[in-house]
Amino acid sequence: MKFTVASFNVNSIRSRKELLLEWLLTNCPDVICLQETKVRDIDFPEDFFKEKGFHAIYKGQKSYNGVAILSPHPITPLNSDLGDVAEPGEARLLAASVKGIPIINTYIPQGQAVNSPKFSYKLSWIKSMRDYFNTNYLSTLPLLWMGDFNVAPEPKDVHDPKRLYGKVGFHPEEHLALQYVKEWGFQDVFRMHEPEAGHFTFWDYRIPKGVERNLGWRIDHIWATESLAKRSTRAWIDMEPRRREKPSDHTLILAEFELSGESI
Amino acid sequence: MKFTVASFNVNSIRSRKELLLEWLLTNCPDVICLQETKVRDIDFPEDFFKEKGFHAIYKGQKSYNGVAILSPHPITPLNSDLGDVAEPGEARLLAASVKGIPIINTYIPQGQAVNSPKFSYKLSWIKSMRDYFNTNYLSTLPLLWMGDFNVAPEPKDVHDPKRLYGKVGFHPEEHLALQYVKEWGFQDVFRMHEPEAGHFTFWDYRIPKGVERNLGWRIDHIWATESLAKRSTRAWIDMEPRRREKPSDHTLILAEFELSGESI
DNA sequence: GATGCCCTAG
DNA sequence: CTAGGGCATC
Repeated sequence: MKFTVASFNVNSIRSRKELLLEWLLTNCPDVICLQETKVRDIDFPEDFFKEKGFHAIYKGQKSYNGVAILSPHPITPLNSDLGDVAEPGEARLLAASVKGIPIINTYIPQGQAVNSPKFSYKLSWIKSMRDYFNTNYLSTLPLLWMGDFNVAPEPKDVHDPKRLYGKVGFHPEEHLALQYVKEWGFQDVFRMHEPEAGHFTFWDYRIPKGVERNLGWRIDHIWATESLAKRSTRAWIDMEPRRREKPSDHTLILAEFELSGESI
Repeated sequence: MKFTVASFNVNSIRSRKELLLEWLLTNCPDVICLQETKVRDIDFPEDFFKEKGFHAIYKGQKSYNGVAILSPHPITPLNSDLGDVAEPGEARLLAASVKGIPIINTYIPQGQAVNSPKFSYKLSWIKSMRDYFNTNYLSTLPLLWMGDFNVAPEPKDVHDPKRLYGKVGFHPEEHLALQYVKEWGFQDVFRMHEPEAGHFTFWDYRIPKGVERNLGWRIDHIWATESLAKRSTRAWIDMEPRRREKPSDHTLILAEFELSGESI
């Protein structure tokens, strides 16, 4: 059985729901994780997707953040509580199981500015993910961690590593924090299939013609535990959502897994 | 020499500048008076119009009000100070001379609600225009007073005079105040050429399909002193700016004058 | 009710 | 640059 997952920072589900639905109907992933839905649960356009056969779970708040998981298959909610580190009310983590595979969808804090309280918060938030995994899952079993990590892990994940080194999103402390969680048992599925530099998922709105000039960052990720990662057959970035009138500042990443054959 | 003037409440010059420029290039008026530019002078898109050959003078403030005059001809600023009645900082009056003709562009206060302080302010504001004209001009000479007056002078200037009588914009005290200024020496140029009811320049956003159902008000005006009014050849309302995606709640009025022949 | 500005956030 | 939300105006 082929299993395709996707992640997309929509930057408002209400602004991008038509684009997203079209993309879903064309590309037929088994799961899509969304970040920055920017909507209260009461206003999430659940019916809009339900009418076309998609299940949805979501955790939102007013104006900011917000995460959701959509699938044509049934979705089973899992524990989505990060613990004491996370500020109450912040909708940044949503976990669910689809076809028996646990999927953790996160919108990691952006961090604002190095030396700001929000940057420290980002580091703590990331590190506490390890506790969350330890408490709720086994690294020996299939597991997906995906979403907007707001961190470009390696030099080849930013367009100008020399200039950007030490900036928010490409800072050694962020790398350390993320590495610490990765060592719980994750592999970067995109990087398994694409060793080259210059593949990005995010472009700052404030940089003119950033996409055309490829001045981006790879900060959206699909990570998997070993047992699942070794069954990945493909991982790629889809630029289609960027070829629209008002694109999000992120684009979409995907990974494909072959789950047939001997059991894991 | 033909001389064509126009008035348009743009409801934000920044939102409507493309629409306006296209209209100007198509219709080639000698002067256009704008109201509700809603922009500080520092942010007025002067270059946008200058590039296409238009001179501009403007008086704006943050968020509200704001008046401007555009012309392909040179514009000479005139005294634009209404006096003590006007609240300081409010950008509602802009006077300038184009081809030797003084043009006074006003955005008269809307008045909010009858019996509100803003309604009293509106009445005082209107009446003080007579002092302004007395101080700065001669009623025997050519002069144009135009803009958004926020008053429909006659029953035929509203779609339902019976029901609307006494409401803001069609109130006897407003009629009295406006009449008092008119008697300084003005003629309603549009009415000289169009005696029929049902010609409007404003439709309330709150009335569904107001334009299609013609549920409007004629509150934008072009008035001229006798010597100029008698040279008017035409006056009309142009609905073209309403046939757009996001039209202003007002549309555009025009008047044409023939200034050749014996001197005034 | 529709629109536009300001503000915050990314 | 582009969201949402709050606010004021009409």
